[in-house]
Amino acid sequence: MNAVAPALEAVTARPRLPVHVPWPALLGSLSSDDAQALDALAATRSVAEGQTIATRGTAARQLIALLDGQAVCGWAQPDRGLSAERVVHGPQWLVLSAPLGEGRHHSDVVAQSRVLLAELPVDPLRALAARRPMLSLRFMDTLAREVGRLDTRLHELMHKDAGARLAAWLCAQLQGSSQVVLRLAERKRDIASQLGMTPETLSRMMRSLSERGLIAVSGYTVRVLDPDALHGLAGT
Amino acid sequence: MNAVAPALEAVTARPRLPVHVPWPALLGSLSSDDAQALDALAATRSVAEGQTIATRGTAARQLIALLDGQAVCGWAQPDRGLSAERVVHGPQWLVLSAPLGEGRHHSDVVAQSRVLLAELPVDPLRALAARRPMLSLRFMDTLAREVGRLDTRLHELMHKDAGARLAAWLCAQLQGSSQVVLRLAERKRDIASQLGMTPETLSRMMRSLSERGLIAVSGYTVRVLDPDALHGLAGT
DNA sequence: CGCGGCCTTGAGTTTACTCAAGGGAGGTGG
DNA sequence: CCACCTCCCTTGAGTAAACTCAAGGCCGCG
Repeated sequence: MNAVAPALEAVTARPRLPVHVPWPALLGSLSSDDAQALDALAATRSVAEGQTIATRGTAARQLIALLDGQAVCGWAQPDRGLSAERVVHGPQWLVLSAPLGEGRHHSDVVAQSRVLLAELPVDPLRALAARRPMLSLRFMDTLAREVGRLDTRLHELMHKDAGARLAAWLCAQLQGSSQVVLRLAERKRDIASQLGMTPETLSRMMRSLSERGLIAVSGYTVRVLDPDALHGLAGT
Repeated sequence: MNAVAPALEAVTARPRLPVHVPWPALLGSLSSDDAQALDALAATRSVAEGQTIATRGTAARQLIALLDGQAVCGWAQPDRGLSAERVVHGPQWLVLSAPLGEGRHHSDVVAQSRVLLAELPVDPLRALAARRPMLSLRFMDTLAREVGRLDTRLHELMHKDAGARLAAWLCAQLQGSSQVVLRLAERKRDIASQLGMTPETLSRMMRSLSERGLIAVSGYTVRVLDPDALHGLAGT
């Protein structure tokens, strides 16, 4: 078991930590029966900062949920580091579709802090899902939402310029916290990378927005001064 | 029923045409029981060229499969027409994740030829899937593959330049037909749009590739002369 | 205090876009 | 049968957006 990342075994050892997995946060509301069945299948493990969790193109045999910590999915290039396509904060799925689909990881995944993972081997999970219809439905819904998010990002990348993408991203962040003050939880270079621009361009766009009075930036704190104008700039 | 597009009813009338729906092409291998259950749920209808099939942001209550013809998903802008994000040839899913996820259409969808659709209302489908585990699994797999495709496109759009994207697209087309001669099935402007570039840029890239001897272009026919070099240009 | 990341800023360059004009294929009507 | 129209693709010239490269400043840490 855990054949995916044998090299990590030595480093991170300790399988099946006695940890509570917050399935509702990952899959939506679940019967306690279903949750227990998942618990029985899941193995948790901890991974140190900087360690590789998955490698693009290698076999993906387990679904992986990030329970705690921060990890980044993206593209590792020799001596350019890893450019972030998605930054994940627990609890959230880290690897959901690859084992269910083509069976190969789409991205390189690296821990950005010490993280706690829960892993579900896909074959037993399939067998379980075949017996528990509501569980399959929850996975269907979760996957469908993921498609929606990707569609949106693809759309923005194709049709919006850097300023609009940043504005849209800020608006999206705003929804979550329902406040006007944002604390950026990621390095700016990772934000830039997710938005498909360079750190330099992000920096200039931030400055442009603050010069126009839409936001006020101070380090990793962003205060949104004019949410409506920001929404307008984002192009709905 | 068919409340999604009441305006079309008058035009396209005839619900439940007696048509065979090729479920295996849409969902993978299926028991005949499952296929029959889906048949019982599905309604087919025909839509004329140029008609709107779905509108971004409106309620999505049915899964829609394109059985025959060609349709385009994208973004309709007033007097810029519709810019293609995805061109679909039957048989293939046209609207799969939106009803299962947020319940709103992600894109505008327009028929590019006379098309034949099969529609599955999502609520009865959910009920059916709850009773038929293998069916849910097929939907899970189909959605997971869709996520994989979107991930790939997102990755290419973020990290590859126009030339590499075109090369990658040509390589992908090549897999399907396993030949060296491609017949483009879509307008070049739609290909360009899907690749996130303008028609002018696509034209120049095509010329650049043929000047370098990688392909030979004649109208809508492309002969691939150097598949390896093309693969290299595509960046794996 | 010095060091290493990270962000910022500026200058110069590249890529891809916009705008405008021209040519080919297909369809329609005289 | 030809003239004409329309739609689409192509090509060129100029422009604008974003990237690269290089330098400088800030912050936290040893």
